[in-house]
Amino acid sequence: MNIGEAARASGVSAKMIRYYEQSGLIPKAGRSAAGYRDYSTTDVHMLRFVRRSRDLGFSMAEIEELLQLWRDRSRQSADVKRIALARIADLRRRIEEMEEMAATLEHLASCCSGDKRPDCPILADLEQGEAGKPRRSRGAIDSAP
Amino acid sequence: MNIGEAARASGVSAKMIRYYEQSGLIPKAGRSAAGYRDYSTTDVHMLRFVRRSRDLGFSMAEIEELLQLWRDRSRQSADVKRIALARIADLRRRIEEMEEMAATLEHLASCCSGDKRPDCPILADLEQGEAGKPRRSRGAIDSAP
DNA sequence: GGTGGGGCTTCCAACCGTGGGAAGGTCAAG
DNA sequence: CTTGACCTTCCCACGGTTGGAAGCCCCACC
Repeated sequence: MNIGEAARASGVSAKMIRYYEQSGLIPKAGRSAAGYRDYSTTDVHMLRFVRRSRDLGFSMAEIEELLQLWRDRSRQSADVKRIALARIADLRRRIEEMEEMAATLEHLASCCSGDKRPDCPILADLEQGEAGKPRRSRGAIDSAP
Repeated sequence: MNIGEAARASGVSAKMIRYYEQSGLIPKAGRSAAGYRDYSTTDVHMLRFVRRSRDLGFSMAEIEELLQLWRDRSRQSADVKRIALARIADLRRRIEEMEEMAATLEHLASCCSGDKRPDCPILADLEQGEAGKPRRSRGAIDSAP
């Protein structure tokens, strides 16, 4: 099977397949007489495994670990579970931080009454710490285009 | 406050502060007589917000938009609110996606016995198909690059 | 006055993951 | 045989962050 066929069958782009192979995530594929990579259905399986793992947010290092467990007959599901649980903990942590961020933004939004009054209490609060230092001549925001 | 103090106070490295300034994400800091960047507590607040946003996976463009809330006081409250609400909605959507991911992983982990038995449901799901066939011998076919 | 540490600048590099594109060879159908 | 689709390798770009090096300037301290 060509790399293109394997790509279509697995959902991993040919570019990514070559990248995964080159970076050692997946084993080097066999070659045809003309030098074309040749893939078996088992290879497609493995590629699907990789894609699904990536969709679930596993890092390359974690996927490498998972792939080894997948290929290893004497794999222990405890190892797999450990990786999955670590991944879950990471997700939970990030979700919590994003909740905090959203709360901050909501507080900010609630400050802005929505009319044209520009006096936002948060801005006032931020400014009051060091209100009297006019040193900043940042008038022109100078945004580079 | 010079850049080192601002870095320590905000949790953003001095290098990142310069990078943010150079890329236009944050306004150019005022300079002392000797050319040192000078930061106020308001600037430190802004840097902290950038750091949090960055940790939460916001893109630079999004953070730039978020920073408008702080930076541009002459903005109409309606505009501010619109941007904030859009970002909040986006944040909530991401949180939901991540929660789905975590739920999937948790389900798989809960089905995983975590012992030595080789039939791990996590791997089965990642595989999304059947497997078990031995790979074709893929030795060092493609040798030195 | 000297000195150390930190600031200033610019450049160059790397990391992950993905994609685009060029230059050249190969396969399969017409 | 020609043609178009495919393959190969190689380089480059992104976003975001960090590291380092080089060379100069400045501030605080003794």
